Amino acid sequence: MKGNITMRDIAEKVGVSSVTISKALNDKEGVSEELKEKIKRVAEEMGYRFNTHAKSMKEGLSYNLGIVIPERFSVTTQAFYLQFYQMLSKVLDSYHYSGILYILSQADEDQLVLPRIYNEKKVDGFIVLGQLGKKYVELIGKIESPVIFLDFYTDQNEIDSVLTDNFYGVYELTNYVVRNGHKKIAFVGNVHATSSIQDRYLGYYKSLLEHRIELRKDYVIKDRDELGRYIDIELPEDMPTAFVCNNDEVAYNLIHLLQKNGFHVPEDCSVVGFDNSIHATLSDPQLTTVEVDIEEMSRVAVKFIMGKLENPKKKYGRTFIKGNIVYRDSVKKIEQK
Amino acid sequence: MKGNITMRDIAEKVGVSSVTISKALNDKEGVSEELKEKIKRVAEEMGYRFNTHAKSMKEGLSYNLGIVIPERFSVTTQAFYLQFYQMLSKVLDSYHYSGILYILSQADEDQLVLPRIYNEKKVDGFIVLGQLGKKYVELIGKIESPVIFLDFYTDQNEIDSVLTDNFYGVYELTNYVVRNGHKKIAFVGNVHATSSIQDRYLGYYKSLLEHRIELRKDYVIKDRDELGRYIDIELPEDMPTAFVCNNDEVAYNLIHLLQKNGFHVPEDCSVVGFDNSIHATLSDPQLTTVEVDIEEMSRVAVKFIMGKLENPKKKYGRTFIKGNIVYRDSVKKIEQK
DNA sequence: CTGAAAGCGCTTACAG
DNA sequence: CTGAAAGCGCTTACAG
Repeated sequence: MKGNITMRDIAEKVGVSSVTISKALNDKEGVSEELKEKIKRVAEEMGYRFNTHAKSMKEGLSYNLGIVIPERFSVTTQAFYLQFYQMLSKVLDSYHYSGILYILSQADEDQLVLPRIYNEKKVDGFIVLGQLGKKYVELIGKIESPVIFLDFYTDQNEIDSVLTDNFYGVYELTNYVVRNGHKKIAFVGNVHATSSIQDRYLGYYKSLLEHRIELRKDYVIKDRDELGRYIDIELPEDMPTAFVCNNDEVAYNLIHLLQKNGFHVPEDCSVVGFDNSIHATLSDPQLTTVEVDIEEMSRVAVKFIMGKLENPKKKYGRTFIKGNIVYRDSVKKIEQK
Repeated sequence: MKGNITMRDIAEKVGVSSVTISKALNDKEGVSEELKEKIKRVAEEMGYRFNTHAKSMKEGLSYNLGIVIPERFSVTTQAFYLQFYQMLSKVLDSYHYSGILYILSQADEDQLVLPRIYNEKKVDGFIVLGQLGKKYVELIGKIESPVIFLDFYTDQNEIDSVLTDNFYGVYELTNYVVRNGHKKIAFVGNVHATSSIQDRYLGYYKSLLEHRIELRKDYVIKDRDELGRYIDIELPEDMPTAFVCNNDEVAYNLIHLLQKNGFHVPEDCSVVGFDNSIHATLSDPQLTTVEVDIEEMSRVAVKFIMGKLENPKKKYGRTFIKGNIVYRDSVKKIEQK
């Protein structure tokens, strides 16, 4: 095992040209099976390692993808996105690609600085996780490499997005709550914080409409300000029997708040969440919630990027991936009046 | 902005050779300031992006590092390691490096298959997070690239490791418990599960020794089997007044178990953990625990790898990074008898 | 089935 | 201060 074995070294040893080595190692036509076998064996023996950079230079492809996560997200959200990243890595591997994580600093986002890995051609495209500022979305929409937004979208432009089906997820979950006899159902979340939350709210609203339950202003309860910072939740005077929360973390906090105020969950109030994050199993009772299908979303996102790499004109638009409701213990069936 | 601008294109536009472009863009000597400025400006205007692969090929360096995490870790541990990965990415960026996550599958670990990114020379070295099987450690110890173990070590060989100071962390935390008047102090954790847990146990033991508190067999309580799978915790007959847990997750579970059995925390039993993970703040009461210094550990690990990249013979041995005790509400001061 | 030639886009001596 | 030449390790036509 010398320091640096190249195809030429193998060629000399086997007594053929390096072109033949290249063909053999890549299983291309034009080399006899016998010779192929031999070359592969010798390469193995010599401890040959393929040099991706030479190939990259030839083809103008890095076989890397950049996974961009804005720095500003809370630790909890980050953890969620990191799970995505992990799954993306796995999926990319099956395409012979690698994923490079790029945490976009707030400063770079504000000053519209593109990731270094873009300026150095280290990646062939980007998957962006988590809401970016408008200007930055505009900027990244104009670069030469394909970009997919994962788990968020904006209306400004035509970047393809892969999204959880927030709307139908909460719609179905709310239907479930209604089927359990609830009529006084509140939504917890700030409708103006993110588009995801807005869609979840609309899913809740659709369920109410369908069941001819009136939307009450005092039953749309803020959990954060428009910048996403959590604020204290205020319970309405006329207590609901069920709370549809925009995510599990909020549901978790709400349960604590309810318990502090002497309410039992789910006996007095039912609570449902979204995400099936760690909060869903840590809360007591455990939460009925919607599980985001991270695996499928990752698979689709990568498939889209690969499609755009082959044909840069390809457009996918917005693709919604359904989540699955996970039934646990936070909803109580109540008697119909 | 054409598809692909090279230094040669800039050279033509400016009317010099591509050598001068290279020197100017890399701020090397031998180009007048005036010309440098002009070249940089033109490069910017033309939308030039540097091609790392050409440089990589010349130098035999990829400017990427592989971050390896074995697949088998629990979701919780993964989240912890992913935080490490994120911090590593940030630190690497300051060295002009990128981090490529590589989840090592159980199959590849068993069959001693090296990461694809190694065989394709996509990375210059590895940082490994999380205990690997012995055979794999042997294998990875012999490869041509530098390797650092982060957050674990083995005795078998000389791979440099960066570790939390498990021993002193728990030692100091146990001292704190003792200072609060406790004498009946149990340790929760399987001493044979990992070397980290073993060291934490020894820190606990040292504190007992120093305070002349006898080590009781019934006060060393198993929380998992030797493969790391959690088992039900059995409380001793003669209840301790304090529990030193090998991590926060276990402490979290223990608190629930204690509360189910009618004990109040910290009134009846004090509980401390390790990691300052999400469980530490989600538990009620919140946990006094040891915060792992992810940032400093990441910085040191990257520094070591860079050192080894410059000089492959460099050895760092085991480096312990101190954590910080985070005081919260899970320890009660009890009266000295 | 096999190989000589050219090129991917840089950088590193070296010469002027 | 500036540039011609060679080379990093592959792959892609093309010729035989």
